[in-house]
Amino acid sequence: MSLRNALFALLVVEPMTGYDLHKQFESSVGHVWHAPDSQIYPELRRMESEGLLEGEEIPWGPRGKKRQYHVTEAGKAAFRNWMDTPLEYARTRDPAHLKAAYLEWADPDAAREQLRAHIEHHTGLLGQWREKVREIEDGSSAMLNRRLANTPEADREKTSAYKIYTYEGLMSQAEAEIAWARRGLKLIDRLNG
Amino acid sequence: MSLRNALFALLVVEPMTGYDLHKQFESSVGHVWHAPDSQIYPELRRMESEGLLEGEEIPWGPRGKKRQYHVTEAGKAAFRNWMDTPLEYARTRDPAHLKAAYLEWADPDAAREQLRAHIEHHTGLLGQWREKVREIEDGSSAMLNRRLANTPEADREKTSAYKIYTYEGLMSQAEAEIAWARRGLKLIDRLNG
DNA sequence: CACCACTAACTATGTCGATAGGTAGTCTTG
DNA sequence: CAAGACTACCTATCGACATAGTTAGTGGTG
Repeated sequence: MSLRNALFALLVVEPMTGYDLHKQFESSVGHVWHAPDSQIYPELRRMESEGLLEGEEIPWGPRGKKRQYHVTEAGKAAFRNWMDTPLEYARTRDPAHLKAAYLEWADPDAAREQLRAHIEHHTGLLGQWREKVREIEDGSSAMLNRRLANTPEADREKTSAYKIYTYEGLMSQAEAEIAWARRGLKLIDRLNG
Repeated sequence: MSLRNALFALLVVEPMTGYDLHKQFESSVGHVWHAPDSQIYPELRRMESEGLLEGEEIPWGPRGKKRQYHVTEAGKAAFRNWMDTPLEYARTRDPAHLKAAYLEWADPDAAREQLRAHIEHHTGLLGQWREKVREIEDGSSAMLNRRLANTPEADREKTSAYKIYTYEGLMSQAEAEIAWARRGLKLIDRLNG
C-alpha cells in the first residue's frame, strides 16, 4: 500500500508519466520509499482501473507518445484517508542487528570491517540528507519549488517544514547507527584485547 | 538469506525442531528478525536438501514424532561465511517517514494521534528491550543460559556482551524515533497556531 | 546520417513474506 | 475421560520486491 501512496503524494502536485515518477523514486521520495519501475508501471495501471487515477495519451515528438496520469477525486480521498489512518507497525527485520547479536561467530577483523562499513554507509546518507535540508532551506530544490508553485500559499510553510522534519528524522536514525557502530568497534577491541 | 542465517544462529547452539525454532522467533531472534512458521518449515527442508542441516526423526509420545535438525559442517561454514561477509544495504522503505514527508495532507489531529502512537509503539519496544538487557545482566534469561551452557568458557563473555550490544542498538533506534515524534508534535502545534 | 544517451513503457521470473487455513498427536486438569 | 490447550508440521494463495531483460521512439553531437 505504501507504494500506491508514495505515487499519490507525487501525483497530487502535478500530472506525471510513469517515467517521470520512476525518476522521482531515484531522488526525493526514493529516500523514504524505494521502488523500481517494474513495480511502478503495473501499479499505475491498477490504480487507473480502480478509478483512482486517470491516464491520458500525450503525443511526444512526431511519432512517439506517453501516458500521463492525474489523480481523480476518488484518488485524493484515498490518499487523504491513508494519511489519516494510523500505521500498522511491521515486525522488525534488521540484518545488521541480527548479525550483531551473534558476532561471537565472526572473525574479529571481519566484524570490525563491517562496523566500519556500517559507519561509512550511514555517514554517506547523513551527508546526502544534510545537503537536502540545505537545498530546501535556501530554496534551491527544483523538486520542492515545483511542488510549492502548485501549493496554495497558506500551505507552503507546512510543505517545506514537513520535508525538513522528515530528513531530520532520517538524520537522527543515521546518527544513532553511527554511534552504535562506534561503540561496537570499542567493544570488539575490549573483548579481543 | 537472513532467515536462513537466523536459523543457523539458533541451531549451532543445539539441535531443535521447526516448532522450537518457531517459538524462538516469537521472542529472542524475533526481536531482530521476524518469520512465521510457514516460512520456517520449508526453509529447513531446503537447507537440509542442500546439506547444510541434517534432520532426524525423533519419537514423541506413544505415536507422535518430530523432526530435529542439527547443523552440518557445511552449514557451519556457510554461517561463518555469512558472518564474515559484508552486508548489502537495502534501500529505504519506511512508511512512517514517507507519511511524515507529506503531513500537510493529513488532518492535524489525525497527525498528532499518529505521532503519539509512534511514541507509544517505540516506548513499548524500549521497555521490552530494557527488560531483556536486565535479564541478560542478572543471568535470568533462560534462552541465554541454554546458549551459554553450550558455549566454550572463553566465548561466554562475548556471547552475552554481543546480545546486550544488540539490544542497546535497538534501544537507541527507539529513543531516536521517540525524540523525533515528540519534535513532530511540537511542529504540528507551531504550524497550526 | 550514424551513433548514442535518454525517454518511455513494459514483461518475465523467482523469491520473500503475509495471511489464513488444515491435520494429527500429546498432555493436563476438572 | 472429555475438553481444551499446546506441540508439531504442513499447504495454499496472494501480493511485494529484486533482477534482468525487451522494444521503440527522441534528440543532440561528431
